[in-house]
Amino acid sequence: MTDSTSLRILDTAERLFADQGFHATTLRQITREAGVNLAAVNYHLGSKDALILAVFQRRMDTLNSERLARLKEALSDSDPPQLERVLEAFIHPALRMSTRSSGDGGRFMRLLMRAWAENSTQLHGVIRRQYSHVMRTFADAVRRSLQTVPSDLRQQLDFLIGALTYTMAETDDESVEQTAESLVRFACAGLRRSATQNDRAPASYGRAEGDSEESPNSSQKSEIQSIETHLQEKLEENTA
Amino acid sequence: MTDSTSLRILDTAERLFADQGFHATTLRQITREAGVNLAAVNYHLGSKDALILAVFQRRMDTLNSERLARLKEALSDSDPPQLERVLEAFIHPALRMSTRSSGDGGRFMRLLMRAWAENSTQLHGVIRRQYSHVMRTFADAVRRSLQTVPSDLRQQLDFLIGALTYTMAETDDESVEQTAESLVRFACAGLRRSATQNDRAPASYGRAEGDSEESPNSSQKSEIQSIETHLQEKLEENTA
DNA sequence: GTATGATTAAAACATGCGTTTGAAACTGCT
DNA sequence: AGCAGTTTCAAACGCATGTTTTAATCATAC
Repeated sequence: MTDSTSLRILDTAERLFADQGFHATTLRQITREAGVNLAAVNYHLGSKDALILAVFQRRMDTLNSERLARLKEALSDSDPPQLERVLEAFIHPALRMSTRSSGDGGRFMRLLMRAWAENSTQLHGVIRRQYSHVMRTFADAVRRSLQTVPSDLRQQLDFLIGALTYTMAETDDESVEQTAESLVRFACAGLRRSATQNDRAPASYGRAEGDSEESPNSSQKSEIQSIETHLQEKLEENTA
Repeated sequence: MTDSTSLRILDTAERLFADQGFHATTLRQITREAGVNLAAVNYHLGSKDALILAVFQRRMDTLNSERLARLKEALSDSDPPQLERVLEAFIHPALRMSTRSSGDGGRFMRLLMRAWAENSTQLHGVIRRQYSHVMRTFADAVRRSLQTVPSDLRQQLDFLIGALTYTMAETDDESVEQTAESLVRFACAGLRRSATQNDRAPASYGRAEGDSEESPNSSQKSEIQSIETHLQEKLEENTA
């Protein structure tokens, strides 16, 4: 695992996958640029598909750990947590991993976008499996921050993920801090606006007459639980 | 052009590209499912790369036309235009084109996401060229709606594009109307929030993605011009 | 020092790709 | 009918891919 050859392959593959895509990157190119033999990939990783999954898993773990660690801080600092802190915990680690100059983890988000675009069942499975835990945890935190239960929170968070992913693929330079701050503000406003508004919105958009609707779909409520213990589990899962 | 063979190829290719990606889709699969001979692609379109571009161009024109048409309506109805109407003009045509059941144009957005993920210089060129006009027009409209000149409007619109693209790739079912409405509300809140709090924006402004390099801060003002005439040009360009 | 197992190296293998070819089939016109 | 131009077809070409194979090299314990 900590083997030098495997590491060189993973690093090189990550870079080339991010820049060119999975299909377009050949094992010959990877091994040539990594300075290892062609057969090394199949020997150490098994196959090209396994290599793709391995490249992925490595960064995913790091990203989730950092997100959950930041979220834990935000939760322990105030109750209910501040929405800005929660979103920041979600956004900042990702943006930091997307910058080219941030060493190891760089380009990872570009890669995530590719992985999502490719319709590989395997890849989607890995992403979903690792993501859903974290997403649920963050969704709970956001609900507590907003002190309401918006019926389409999941969709709102998808908006955030989309904005984040797209932005990350574009952010080459070192304006990460400013970008993160900007996105946090953007998303906070969007979430708060939706929280103070009827879910089944009328045809006109304008007003914000908040009648905090008792949720018709009771499923969301049951998801609310002790966040701290939930979070603790996830942290242990990911740092294991 | 209106040839049956070419059309069948384009339609089938669009579907398969959207579902599997460009590289993963083979000409043999396309021609088999289209019920035409393998050589037909090279005969009618020239090459696989040319086919990809052709598939793309076809929908791009439609999308841009619909967006600009709706924007023109919004602009002629009130001055300054209502922000909700402007964003709706941008979002709704795209979302409608993304649903599987919407006949011809369906799946196009999934395809756009793929095209962006692939790093083809040609493809990026086509998208940028066709997109930047429209983006500039919409950016102007948003500025007029907000009645201010936020320094990082371009970035905010990138947030919107990201949220939209990601959402489109996810929206399989027929909740398009609700999704569009939700996203409009979300983005309006984000944009308005930033517009009333642009003093916190720091000095470093990342380079504006999308078009020719701009001078840092003074350029946005100069971009504001007669939107109606600008829009008219673009409409004629796209429907030609 | 040598035997054993893990790693690397070079070459070949099988397969599938985009493209080309040249003849057949079809079209519309005189 | 007969010809010219266009379109279809089956087959093959050249090439690059992921993978496998077989031998060489290295590391390590006895």
